[in-house]
Amino acid sequence: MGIADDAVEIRARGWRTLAALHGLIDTELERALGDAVDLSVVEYTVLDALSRQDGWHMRMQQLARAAALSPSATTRLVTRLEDRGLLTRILCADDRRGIYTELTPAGRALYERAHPLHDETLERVLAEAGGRPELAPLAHALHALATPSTD
Amino acid sequence: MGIADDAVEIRARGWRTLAALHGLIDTELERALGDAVDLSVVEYTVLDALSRQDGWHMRMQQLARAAALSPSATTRLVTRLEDRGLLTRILCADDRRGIYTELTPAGRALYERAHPLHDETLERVLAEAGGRPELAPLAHALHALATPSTD
DNA sequence: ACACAATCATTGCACACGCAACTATCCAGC
DNA sequence: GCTGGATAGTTGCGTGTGCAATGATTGTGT
Repeated sequence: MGIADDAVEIRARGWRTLAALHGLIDTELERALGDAVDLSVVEYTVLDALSRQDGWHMRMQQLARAAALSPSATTRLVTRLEDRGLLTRILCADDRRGIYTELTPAGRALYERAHPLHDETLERVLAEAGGRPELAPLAHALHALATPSTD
Repeated sequence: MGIADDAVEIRARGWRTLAALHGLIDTELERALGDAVDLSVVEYTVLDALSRQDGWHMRMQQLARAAALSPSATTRLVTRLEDRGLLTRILCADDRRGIYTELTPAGRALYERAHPLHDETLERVLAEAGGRPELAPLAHALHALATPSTD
């Protein structure tokens, strides 16, 4: 029952809180995006990452990192989105192993439609989390994380 | 580009950070617990939740909430652990719809073995996350979350 | 007492995931 | 220029998950 034990318990509690908040947000986003634009959260994450490059390419591996996915899952995810006409595979000339992906106009249009819904849902769920005693501290901490413009 | 837009962007960034840290911790825990005691993270979560009740029962729904799982997934998860002899189903007398679950001695023993490994891994991964600029703020924020003894 | 809605847990089904094995391409050494 | 090792991406396979439908039990209104 020493200080070290307290640190362990604090870490464990923090992890449980993190997992709970993540699960709550993820579930709500999944439902909202699924209902409105038939997109899962990872699919939206890929579109978001691609749009943030503003028309520029991304390798499969970068996508895998951005979506926290395995290479195989990334392949199939890109295939799904490609089959829906939301992005295109582009074989790169200088390294013919690598494959670049790029948003199509349809993909960008769908993203523009999903983006505000995503943000609204996020705001709503975070507000809801702020009302639960177990989640509130972490939910509030998110607002104060990295605000590079306020230093 | 007003204040409201900034708030939206901060929330989105916070959510990405949260998801990234969650994914990192989850993956590492999955690997560590899987290798050592052949337990997934959700399986460990259930054992942990049950052990925290210290010998007392838990309904399926409580387990589902604790593990952030759907009822169907909870059923199969409990079945898996029951087949391994780690917990037992107990039909409750006063409400014969409800089913209680309880750790067996083997389940408690395995949990005692997994617990320190879980904590060590969590400490290691959080330290690693503290070294990544994108994750560091959230990783540090976890330590300061709910420390009821330090007010 | 009886029918009807509500609740708890379970099963059918389709799907997304990770791991391991595989192919294709690039690069280093000789 | 060719061979061997490393890297990028894809496929086979088994498994865990959520949703919708189902069975079992409780509570409620009349």
